Amino acid sequence: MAQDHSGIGSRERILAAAAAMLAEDVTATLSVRAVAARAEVSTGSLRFHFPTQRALRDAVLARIYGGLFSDDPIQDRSLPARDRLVNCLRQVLAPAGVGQQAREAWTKAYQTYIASDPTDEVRTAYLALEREGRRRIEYWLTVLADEGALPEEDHTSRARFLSTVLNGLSIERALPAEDSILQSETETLYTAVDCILTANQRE
Amino acid sequence: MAQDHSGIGSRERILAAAAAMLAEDVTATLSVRAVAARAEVSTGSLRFHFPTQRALRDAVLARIYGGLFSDDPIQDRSLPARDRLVNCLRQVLAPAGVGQQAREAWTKAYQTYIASDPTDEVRTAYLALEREGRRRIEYWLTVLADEGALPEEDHTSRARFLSTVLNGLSIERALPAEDSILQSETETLYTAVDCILTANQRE
DNA sequence: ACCTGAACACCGTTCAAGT
DNA sequence: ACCTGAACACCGTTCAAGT
Repeated sequence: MAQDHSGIGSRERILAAAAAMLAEDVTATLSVRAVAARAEVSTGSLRFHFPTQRALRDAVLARIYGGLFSDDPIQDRSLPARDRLVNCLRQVLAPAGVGQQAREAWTKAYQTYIASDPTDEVRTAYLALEREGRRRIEYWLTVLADEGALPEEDHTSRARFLSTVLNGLSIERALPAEDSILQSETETLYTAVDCILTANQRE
Repeated sequence: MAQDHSGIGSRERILAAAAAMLAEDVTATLSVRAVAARAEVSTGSLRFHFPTQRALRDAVLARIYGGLFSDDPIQDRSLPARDRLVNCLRQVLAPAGVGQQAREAWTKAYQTYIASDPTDEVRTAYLALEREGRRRIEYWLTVLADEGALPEEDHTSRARFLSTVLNGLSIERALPAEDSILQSETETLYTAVDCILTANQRE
């Protein structure tokens, strides 16, 4: 007997439950039974809407990364510095998409910049784009530095480091991957960000 | 009743069994029961010698990669841990080449894994390759952990982080760049490695 | 000290059966 | 079409009991 969920579809309940669990704990495992219980549906129902755990994870990923942060997360003083910076980096990563979308994005990048020796024009265009990206990261770092979360020093090398991490995550979205990208990506982002924010402890 | 294994210790049998399983299939999961069965010991015996699956994994990695690279930079005790790890990562990065060579390498990778939806065969082949790479990094981390350079804990997420950094640096070698890549690359590698090695200061 | 194997608490997936 | 929940085949870890 199907339960009455007052009009909200099971699919939606499941996604909401999974998103809530991730919101509470980014390292949450999102097991079939845990999500199903939280959503108050059966495991069978969950499987009906998401034929595999990977499908569920992907759907949740799409929901979280998709336009959730419409305004600049760096300004949200209610969160700790590391969470805000991670949210910003996620926002950069979002357009990369997942699965086929990510592959298509890299197809374009490949054809433009890698397939053939780039013309000077293309080259400088890319360098401008890349610098723009790093500038954005640097801006975030200065905001956090103003709050004392990291040293006031030069942020260029830190920004470049984060940019490289983003490039790595981005290409990994296009390459074949296990179904746990969501978790490992978050973990990696936090590792990178913590690296930056605790750099003042050293030297 | 303990079985007679004609003098070969259980510990050794277990390691041999696990190594054999990895030799046959690098994607092998090395589950408790599978390894124990192969070694013809009980799961309890396996747990006695290797208190956790991670302990087993680490021991197997040490055996496999231990004597494999005689000129392994990780063994060079005359250098500090961070320099050795950076050297190891550099060794991984070296075959990626620079300039046109890097572009050619990524052309191959692109065509194989990204251009079209990879077949299951291609997919698992890549995942095996990737896991192999991460395993190698994990091995280096266990060596350094034995020296107290970083916590004994789980190294999988650390290895994945470093793997992502390497992927980022690798793709950046193929993309247009300023002429100072090699210097900034070194900086990034040290940033990433210091991040790993100082993680024990926190928490 | 070393080893056994049952038991516990999980996991993802499948599927006959219901509405 | 949507949903249920039992069942299956796993997983890692714990532990009383044996030698």
